[in-house]
Amino acid sequence: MGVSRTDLFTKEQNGLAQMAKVLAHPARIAILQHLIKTNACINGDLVQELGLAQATISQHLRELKEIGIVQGTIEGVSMSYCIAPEKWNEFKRLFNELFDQLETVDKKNCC
Amino acid sequence: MGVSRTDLFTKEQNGLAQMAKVLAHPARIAILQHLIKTNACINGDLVQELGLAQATISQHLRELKEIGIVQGTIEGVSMSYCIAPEKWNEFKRLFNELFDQLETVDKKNCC
DNA sequence: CTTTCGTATCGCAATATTACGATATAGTCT
DNA sequence: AGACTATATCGTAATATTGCGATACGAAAG
Repeated sequence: MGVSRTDLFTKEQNGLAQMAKVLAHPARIAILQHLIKTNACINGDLVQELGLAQATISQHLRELKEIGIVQGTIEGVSMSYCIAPEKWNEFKRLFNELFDQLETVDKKNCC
Repeated sequence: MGVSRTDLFTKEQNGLAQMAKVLAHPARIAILQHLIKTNACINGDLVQELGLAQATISQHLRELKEIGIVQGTIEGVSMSYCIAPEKWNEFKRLFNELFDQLETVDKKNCC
């Protein structure tokens, strides 16, 4: 017990939940926003910017990279991380799809 | 050690992360979608619909209610849960705000 | 070749989440 | 009142997440 019953749900539901999970930490939100603002930056910057340890930042970056919303390339000495635009748009599209489900029904006879 | 350092981040970042966390489980996605589809339904329905135990569903509903995206009223014998439209729109707005941050910058000189 | 710098990974401790049986609570029916 | 039904809460086991020091790794500099 304690393990998520992913088998009970649709691929779409599991996928959305997985995406949401990546966004479900303020450090990762902050990392994404910083990447957007400065467009491509190195890990070192982030350690300065956020107050977390280098190991922790690296771990968050790995999670962001694993789901594909962030990509990293070797930039000379250090790493250069940035938003992966296609994946970003996919996130955007899927969340909009979820949030628009209510609009289309648009019932006011709520409790 | 193990506890999220919410103190390091802005109110907005923590808020978004909190919202994402609620969406970060397929059961809760499924519950929201079911609530939208049938507009107001009882807990019992959900136990049939999803394959989870009654206690588990109730727990997920509580989390959804706690953040305010779902509201429940006593409907005769049972409970009637439904989407809280204002909060739903707030979610929608804040996620869009996040996802639109890239668009406005719109740089292609990515790594 | 050794040192240095930037980043990734390991290992662990603290905490959080998930699931569910058991039980409590509250309303309805007979 | 007693039985029944629907939902909430408690307690607990299994697992996942978070944070970080220590350490490994790899590229450039001396």
